[in-house]
Amino acid sequence: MANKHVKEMEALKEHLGKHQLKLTRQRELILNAFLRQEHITAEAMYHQLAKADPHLGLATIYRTLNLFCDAGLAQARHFGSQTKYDNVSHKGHHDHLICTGCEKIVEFENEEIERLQEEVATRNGFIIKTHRLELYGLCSRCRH
Amino acid sequence: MANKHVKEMEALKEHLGKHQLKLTRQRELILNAFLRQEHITAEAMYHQLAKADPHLGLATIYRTLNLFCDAGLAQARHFGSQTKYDNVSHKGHHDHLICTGCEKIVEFENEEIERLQEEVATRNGFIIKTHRLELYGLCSRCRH
DNA sequence: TATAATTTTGAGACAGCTTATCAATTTCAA
DNA sequence: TTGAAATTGATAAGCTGTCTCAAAATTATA
Repeated sequence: MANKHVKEMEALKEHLGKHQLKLTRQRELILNAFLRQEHITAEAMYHQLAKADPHLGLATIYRTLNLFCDAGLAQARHFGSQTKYDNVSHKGHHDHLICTGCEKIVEFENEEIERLQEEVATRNGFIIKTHRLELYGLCSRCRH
Repeated sequence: MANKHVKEMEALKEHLGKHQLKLTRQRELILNAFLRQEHITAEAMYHQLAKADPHLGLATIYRTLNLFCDAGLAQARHFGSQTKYDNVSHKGHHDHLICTGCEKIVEFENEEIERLQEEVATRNGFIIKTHRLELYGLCSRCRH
């Protein structure tokens, strides 16, 4: 259980080493908690970790999640007014299907859509760096 | 000039009528200003309208733009921490190409992408209500 | 291992954007 | 014209996220 996220831990250590940053108890704690989720907000993580460490500050959570983004382990996504951090350490790019009924989020990837996006960009003289595609609707359960 | 947005005005009036809302001088003023733009923030509109009516409050702008969204005349889009309101009264759905260099926004629509989105949704048991697709990159000018 | 330089943390202040509050004003149906 | 109901303007408050800074933790060095 404690050794489950070795690879990501190594990736984090590598990033820390390259940037004169330090490995702290909090960063380890937050990394392990983060890797157990798919999409989570800083606030949610704050409450979740309150049991493990009641003095862990919200600012530290934000700082650390942003650090994970820099290290390529996480990716921030803005859903409405909230920012959710995705675990992208072990998977490639993906887009989202979001149920407006139960808030469920389904990930997907579609090569063909990606290709068409490139085509549109090229036609307009753009070079894409990133993109975001979110489909909002009702999942099969919420439809009834 | 004053009569240019008759159709949208009618649409607004219809919405107001259906919901026991009233047509005010401010709503007319804001509608006319709004229809002259493609994408605008409440703050920008506030400054823009300060000349026409120095006492027009920012809260009224927000309230009114949200009203336009309810009426189907506008659509709110979150770009980073800002919310931009799009004029969607006279055009169909469209997506965005956004230059991260100069903030330029280019609209586009692509039937094929839309179709593939439906396909993905169906495969996952979803029924799409709305979606958002934003491509971030550099435009031809900013690339040099 | 002890030391010192450097980074990190926690707590709360602060900032940016948006909504809520509420008395005064305006609209509109009768 | 009148009066109930909605709207406005000003500002307080809320929310999310970042900044500040003294105290604590980490890491390189001796």
